[in-house]
Amino acid sequence: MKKENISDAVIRRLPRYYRQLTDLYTRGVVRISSHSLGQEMNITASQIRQDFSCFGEFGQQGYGYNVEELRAEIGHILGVDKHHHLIMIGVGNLGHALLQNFPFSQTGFTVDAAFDISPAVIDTTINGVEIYSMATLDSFLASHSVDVVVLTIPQSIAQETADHLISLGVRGFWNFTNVELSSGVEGVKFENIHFADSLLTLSYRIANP
Amino acid sequence: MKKENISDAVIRRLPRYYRQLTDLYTRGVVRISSHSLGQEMNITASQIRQDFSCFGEFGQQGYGYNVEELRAEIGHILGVDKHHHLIMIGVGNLGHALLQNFPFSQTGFTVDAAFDISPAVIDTTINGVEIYSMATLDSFLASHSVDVVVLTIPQSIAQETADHLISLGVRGFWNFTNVELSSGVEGVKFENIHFADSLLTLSYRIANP
DNA sequence: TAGATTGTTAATCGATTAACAATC
DNA sequence: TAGATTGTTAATCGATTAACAATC
Repeated sequence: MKKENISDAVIRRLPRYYRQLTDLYTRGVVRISSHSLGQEMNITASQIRQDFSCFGEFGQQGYGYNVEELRAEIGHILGVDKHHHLIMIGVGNLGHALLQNFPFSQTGFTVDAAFDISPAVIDTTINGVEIYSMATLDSFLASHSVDVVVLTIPQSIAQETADHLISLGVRGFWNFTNVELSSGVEGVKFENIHFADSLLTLSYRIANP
Repeated sequence: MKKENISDAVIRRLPRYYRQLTDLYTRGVVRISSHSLGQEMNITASQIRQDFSCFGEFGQQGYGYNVEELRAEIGHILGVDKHHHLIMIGVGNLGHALLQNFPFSQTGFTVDAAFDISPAVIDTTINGVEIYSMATLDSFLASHSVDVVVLTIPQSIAQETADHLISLGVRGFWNFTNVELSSGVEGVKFENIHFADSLLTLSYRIANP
């Protein structure tokens, strides 16, 4: 058990472990060894044990890991039991799609509100989430604790919107704008979904097989 | 100039270079050194030169890189000038959002068609893209060369759909189903957009600052 | 007990950074 | 020419894999 300096590569594997363990759990699998887990995930058993050992000792010699327990531990590490609060800014097609389909609650997030400038969507509800005018954003943030803001807004206003939100205390951003956001403020985290980068990677791979 | 064994890390940086260079180009910047490019992107100058040198010699000693030229070179490496052909399977909220907003053509892709099972969308058009019945998929693929299929369908049918498409010759998948797809067939490439993994990573980061 | 499998330490591998001769 | 900056080789750093004693 170390706990210091968890590398980015390890962190990025945690959700995959969580996903695989959830799958095993729903399939009724009770225990699994690092070896078989590795086979299913195309990862070495060594790496799995190394990864887990960053956070604690979750297994038992000669037995392996209890699937339900290990899933709970990794969920806990990821913070799915923290009930983080989230709001969305920009309810266009993509924002709408996420509100409609994305399993926020399974991921440990409560969607408290969404905001947009379009009168067509203000005061409507999508999947139980109320959409408010952007004009009410500041007062909303003054009275609610928000852990993560989903940015599904145009590129052109992404950085300024983020800056404003940061000044109001927001520290987590799920950024869909295909723009690299930055902030000098300590503790601000950006997680980017860069669709274009992803597709270009695929373009490269099919062009260079 | 080597060209063999380009690492995944390098490939994943290429779209970022392309994006940054496009930005510089539209801002009218004519030349740039690895040093200043590195400053803008938070990458060392060494790494930039190392990365580029995998593909050729694009710079000039004492001068740096011509922005327009370098952008074209990297675009070429990524295949944006290949005019890849793409179809979408599953036109729900997310598929709709992508058809409406994603700049496929800027990324070098032509969207030839979309397919769905819902009578409500079949025979309609989104952003110039015709939506057909899934029943016509096989004959479409028999007469059209398709490089990439966008999978915006339910998780439950993701793997079987992929398997079927692979048997019909498709080799590139842009997968939005948050499921790990696999294939024993040589040369099949999957590029995944795992929304949930991304948000869980952010969850971890804000829970462990 | 014997077999299995962990957690951890050591060895290897690969990626990033530094240094520098070449040269525009 | 002198200064700047490349492409590349060497050094460093970090991540992955292998090995193994501990132990269930």
